[in-house]
Amino acid sequence: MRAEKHKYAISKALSANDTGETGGHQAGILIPKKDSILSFFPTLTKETKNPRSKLKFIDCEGKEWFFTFIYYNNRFYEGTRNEFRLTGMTSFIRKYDLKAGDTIILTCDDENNMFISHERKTIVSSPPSTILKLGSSWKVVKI
DNA sequence: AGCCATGCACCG
DNA sequence: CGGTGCATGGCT
Repeated sequence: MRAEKHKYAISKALSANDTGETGGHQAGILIPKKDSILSFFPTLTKETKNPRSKLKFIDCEGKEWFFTFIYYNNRFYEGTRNEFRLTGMTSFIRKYDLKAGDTIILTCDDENNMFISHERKTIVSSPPSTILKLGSSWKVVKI
């Protein structure tokens, strides 16, 4: 007895590398080690090396997208990697022509269904003396 | 901690 | 062969 259904969503401002604009062919976004953010995704432990989990997201059009939630944890094995990533978004990003700065919103409902939506970057006043520093661009939205 | 970059493997 | 995805390393 526990686990009330808590729906919530998280949003992430896409980075240049996330969209592949920087030349990287990863097409995956990085998930910070925020407990609030990680709780949205299935728990991947360092029990195994580079555990992955295929997740299904549904967009506004009702189309299904399968992304791969991977935990690169070779730091505990032979490498130095220790980060979560959500890859396999090439088709999605390409279809909606998402660019760096755009925001994607990941929503989770009671049935454990996950939805994904995007939001075009809003041209806020760009401070000339301030470079748009990304990082920790994730946002938790409680519903 | 996060983002960028790259080599290799696999598939169409 | 080209595109896509995986995996890893490096830089900021």
